[in-house]
Amino acid sequence: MERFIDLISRRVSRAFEEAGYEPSYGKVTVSNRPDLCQFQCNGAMPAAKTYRCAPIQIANAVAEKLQGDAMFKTASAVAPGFLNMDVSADFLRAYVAKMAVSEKFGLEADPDARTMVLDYGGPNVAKPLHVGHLRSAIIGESLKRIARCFGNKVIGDIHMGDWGLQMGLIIEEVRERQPNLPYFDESFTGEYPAEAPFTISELEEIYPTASGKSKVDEAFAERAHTATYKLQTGERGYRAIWDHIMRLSVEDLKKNYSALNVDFDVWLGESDAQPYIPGMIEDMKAKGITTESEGALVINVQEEADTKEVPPCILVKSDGATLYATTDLATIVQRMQDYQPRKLLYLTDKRQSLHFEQVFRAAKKAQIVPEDMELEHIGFGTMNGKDGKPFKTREGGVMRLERLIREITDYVRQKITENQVVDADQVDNTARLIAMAALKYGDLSNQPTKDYVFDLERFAAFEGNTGPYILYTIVRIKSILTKYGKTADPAALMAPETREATDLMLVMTRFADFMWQAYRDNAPNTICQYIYELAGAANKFYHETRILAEPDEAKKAGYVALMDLARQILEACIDLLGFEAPEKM
RNA sequence: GCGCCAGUAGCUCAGUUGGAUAGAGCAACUGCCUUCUAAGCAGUAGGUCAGGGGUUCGAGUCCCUUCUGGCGUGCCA
Repeated sequence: MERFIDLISRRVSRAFEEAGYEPSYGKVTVSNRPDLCQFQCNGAMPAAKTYRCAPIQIANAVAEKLQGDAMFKTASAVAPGFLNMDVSADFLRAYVAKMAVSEKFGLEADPDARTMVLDYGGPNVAKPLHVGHLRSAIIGESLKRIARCFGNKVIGDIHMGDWGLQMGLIIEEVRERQPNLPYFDESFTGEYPAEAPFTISELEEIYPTASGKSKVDEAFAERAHTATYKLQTGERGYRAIWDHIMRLSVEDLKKNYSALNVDFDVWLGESDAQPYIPGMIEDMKAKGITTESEGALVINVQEEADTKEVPPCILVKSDGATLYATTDLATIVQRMQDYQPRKLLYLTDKRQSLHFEQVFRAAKKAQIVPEDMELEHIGFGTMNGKDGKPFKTREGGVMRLERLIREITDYVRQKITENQVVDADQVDNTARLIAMAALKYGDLSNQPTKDYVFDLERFAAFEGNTGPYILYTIVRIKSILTKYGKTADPAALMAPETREATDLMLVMTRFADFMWQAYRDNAPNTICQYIYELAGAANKFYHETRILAEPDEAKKAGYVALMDLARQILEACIDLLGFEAPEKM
């Protein structure tokens, strides 16, 4: 359905035309002076330049053409040339009532919707998830849901780090601890055990130990490199260990991401791209775009227009090994082959932006993707502690994700236990839902590209611009609906009679504007901004209106319908952000 | 050195793409519960939008410049 602001703009543009001016000056925006009017058009001012006359003269002429139109309650020209408008209550009611019965509240799909691969998550296997993985998961999940909401076919790929030197390190460390395992016996030809020789928690300890050892023990590091090489060239026993690591890690990762309500469509990793590498490099060589430089095989991606020096994209290191650019390019080959996407979207730390710039250029140069392929890297900022430095535990270590979630959940559980509103058997589930809202809203309400300060007490605070505040608004409305006893009927919506009802409806009409902005700019924070406004308007209405005590049944039904629509929009929005509301809190 | 990003209230952040008086939340202070969840609502106070110059009817927003901070800058990911 056509957006509310566009309906008004179209009408005002026509008025410009009727008054003898270019209709393009008729663009209307939400007023930035709500004390004066609901909507404004500034077009008379630039028009005055073109037509060489006073802006107020144009504004007056246009306002004249709008008099008596059922769309407006008032439309007046104000010095120096603003056109101020309030819409009529009936027009507003009609629009909101239509939203209430339309799918997605009348939000239209992107006419250019397409298949895209969204690369997010990016955990390393055999390493616990930590706070650094949080943003990619949370933002990525939200972007995926937003893009789907606009009709895109989105394939979310976790793209695990499962192929680097880390695997060789683990294998060597396991060998040192249990040298007699059959995996290390080259003469062994039988079946390897089905059970892994380690648990996931042992694995999480093995890697850092091995990593630390490799820095002080050169011989060990050398053996790890060899093990990595052997794994990558198909050594049977090492491959079996790798399978164990993968099985345990993926199981553990699924549990953790599931707790975050983050869901990937495909669980591929760097290892899955390896088969594509030899052919890809041969093809690049055949195309003549590779060069030897300082012993490495590279693609020069410098362009004439560059104001900076862009280093070449390294495909094969001087020691013969491939590296992350190679894997990322091979992954593109795989994705093009398997999904034929028209867009590839990567969500990683912003410090990798140069890397992706190189990879994207190389991919186009090598014709792995067509020239018009959309390749986009969204680099997000760092999550910092209150001291403004990257978030650490109190002891100075890296904060594990599980622990972070547990701390927030415990904090929330304690508060709801004190409040005693929630039934005892619902406390755990409610605490989990509120904790998720606190965590995700706290993250998503910031612009993705910026660093932000993580402050548990602020995010989980039950007041202010927080996830719990949004949930509380929804819960209050649910409570009214339950007490009302009947289903809310959108047909009962009335023309607003009060300032609070009018404002609430006006916020509702802006739903599509914010959604489009969030979609276009990859900015879930826009949705946060919207629901904060919507929740505020709903709470004001709630506060000023005696809903269930209203003696006039028609009015009561109208109030309930309005509240219910607010609830529906809020719940649709938080679903796009990746969390949900409890029944009570 | 070069490049990218940022600098807005004591703190954490918005600012609808150049419009009227720069907005929220927290912290501080003041009101509002015998009435639908006070995790709420209303209000007070708090600003040289880092500094300077420019573009124009009009700049937090665009251009130039200085300062400060973060990050990146070929064989880690």
